[in-house]
Amino acid sequence: MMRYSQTLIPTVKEVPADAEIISHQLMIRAGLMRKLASGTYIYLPAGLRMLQKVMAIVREEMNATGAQEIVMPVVQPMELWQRTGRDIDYGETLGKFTDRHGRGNVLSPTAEEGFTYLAACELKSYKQLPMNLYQLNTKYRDEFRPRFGVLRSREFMMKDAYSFHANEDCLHKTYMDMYNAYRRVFSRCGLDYVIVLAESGEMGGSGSHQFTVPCDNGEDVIVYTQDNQLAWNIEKAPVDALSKQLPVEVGPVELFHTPKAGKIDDACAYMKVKPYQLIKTLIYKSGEALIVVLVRGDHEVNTEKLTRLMGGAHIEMADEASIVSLTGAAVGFAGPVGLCDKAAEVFIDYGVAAMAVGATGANKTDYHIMNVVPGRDFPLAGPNIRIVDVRNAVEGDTYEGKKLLFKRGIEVGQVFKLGTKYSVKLEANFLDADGVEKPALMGCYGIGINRIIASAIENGHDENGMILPIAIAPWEVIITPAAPDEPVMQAAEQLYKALSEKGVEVLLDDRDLRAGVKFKDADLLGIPIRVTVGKKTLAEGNVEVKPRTEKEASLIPLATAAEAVAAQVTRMKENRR
RNA sequence: CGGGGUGUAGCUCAGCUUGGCUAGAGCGUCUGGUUUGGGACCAGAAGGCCGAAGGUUCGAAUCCUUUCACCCCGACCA
Repeated sequence: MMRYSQTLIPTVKEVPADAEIISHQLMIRAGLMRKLASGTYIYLPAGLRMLQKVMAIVREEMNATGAQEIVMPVVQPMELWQRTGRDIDYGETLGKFTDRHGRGNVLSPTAEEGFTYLAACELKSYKQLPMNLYQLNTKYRDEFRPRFGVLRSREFMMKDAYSFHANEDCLHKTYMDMYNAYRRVFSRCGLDYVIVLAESGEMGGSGSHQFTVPCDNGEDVIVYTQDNQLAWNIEKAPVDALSKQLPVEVGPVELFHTPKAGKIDDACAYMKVKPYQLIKTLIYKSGEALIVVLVRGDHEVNTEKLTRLMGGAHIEMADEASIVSLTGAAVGFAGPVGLCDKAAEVFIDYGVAAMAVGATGANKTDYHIMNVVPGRDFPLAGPNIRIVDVRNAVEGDTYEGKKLLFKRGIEVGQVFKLGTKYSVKLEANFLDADGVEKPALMGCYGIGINRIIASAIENGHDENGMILPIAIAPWEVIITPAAPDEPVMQAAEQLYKALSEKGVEVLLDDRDLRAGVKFKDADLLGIPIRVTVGKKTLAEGNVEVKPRTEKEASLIPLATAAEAVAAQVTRMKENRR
């Protein structure tokens, strides 16, 4: 039971100046939260109720699969992260501090280490497997650039689960259990979502699906085939090899003076060619090894694909000194001619291999070369040379002959098969039935609780405010007495009591304000059902019921209102809208 | 971390170019009154170290230097 006058729901009329996207604006305007600092938010009563509702749904569905809830400390010893190497891999995004004893600590951005540590301590026999543990806990990431309100924040609430298995079949079964539990969670939260194949990235591992809510403000790009049969995160989306261009008669390689044209567009301007006629040469580094990647000038290297080609090794762009020493030229003038045997690995994108002729860097500062024929002027085969798919899909690409389409989305959950990456490093072993000690196979499964709320708002709002699915709305019903009138207030109170007793979550707007203000706030809050008690209608023994999604209210008798509204709430919950 | 922008009342913003009386508006808040079905009206009031520090000047919200915070674009991203 909640009374508006006793609840901190500080709604605001004006759009906050620092809120760019609609979900962020509405979360502030509806009084769900306030910003404490960049990327950190204080959840107020209404916002907290929404979080709690989502968490309750997640808990139910997780428990239903047999997963067990625990809580992991947010502050974890740095030493644990050093053992898996993720203190390095995570880079600056990993929040750290040193305590008074000089011990390094990590603010957990995810919790593979902690859960695997626990497994290493407690896991002994295959008889304990599978084991699936999860937590609902605050995560911290020192994001370079928090933005979009709660969509990319420093601190957020995540459900993370980690499963342990004796064999691949067992892992796959739990993986599918999680996959299906996630479908139920997102459906129950009233989200429209798509499931895409994803890259397991820095997490390491072999398989992954991402649950994404399509939305123009999303940070993820989804690629799907024209027939809607296949979908990927762009990090994963494969492309067909481009067909080989017909050979053309060209003269020998020609040196071209291109002063200061270290950028694609500048070089093109000098040589009067288009970016797609250019061969872009990028130098990456994996440990000490230098890797050369060739893509067409209008294409982008996909670092996830590159990582996979390197067998999951950590890669980064080479530093300036390495590039200069490899190519003998300033950054921006690298080219494949004469470079291929100097690099540890050369990855040539299909798009480049298909070119008949192109222009590229001359490995000489301020010079490019034209009339470069792949296969003639630089090798397309060799012990360190591979022709591969290493770029991002773009408009116009196909996969298996089907056109690829693109849209943006918000990632709300992801499931991964991790393999033994963490269990090996942290020695989470068990004795198998044959008496042999083996590292546990692992899976991990995350859900962004705050993002569920933001994406529900992105996809459910109008000019008056949020339109929330009943499953996650802060209250199911709001009662709005529309006149400061004793009988009106009494009727509202009576209805409030009756509905609450039926287990309906009701907010009674008992504030001494004009009706218009209350209506605006009820709309802003997106409460699915508004019951208005008015002077005139009450005189006839009626109250008004108006779903947030409808324009018009309907009149029902006060005497049976509690039952009717409770029934409507039940119906809406069943319909998930 | 590179590029750009903004910091003035609780919120949204004007004033700054070209330094000069007591620093403004709308919304919100408080008091009194009139109102009461879609963010009412009238009267009154409170509320500011003009982000911070230094400098120039007779005089700084305004010009200069430094610094901090926040926002946007990029890079990065379970």
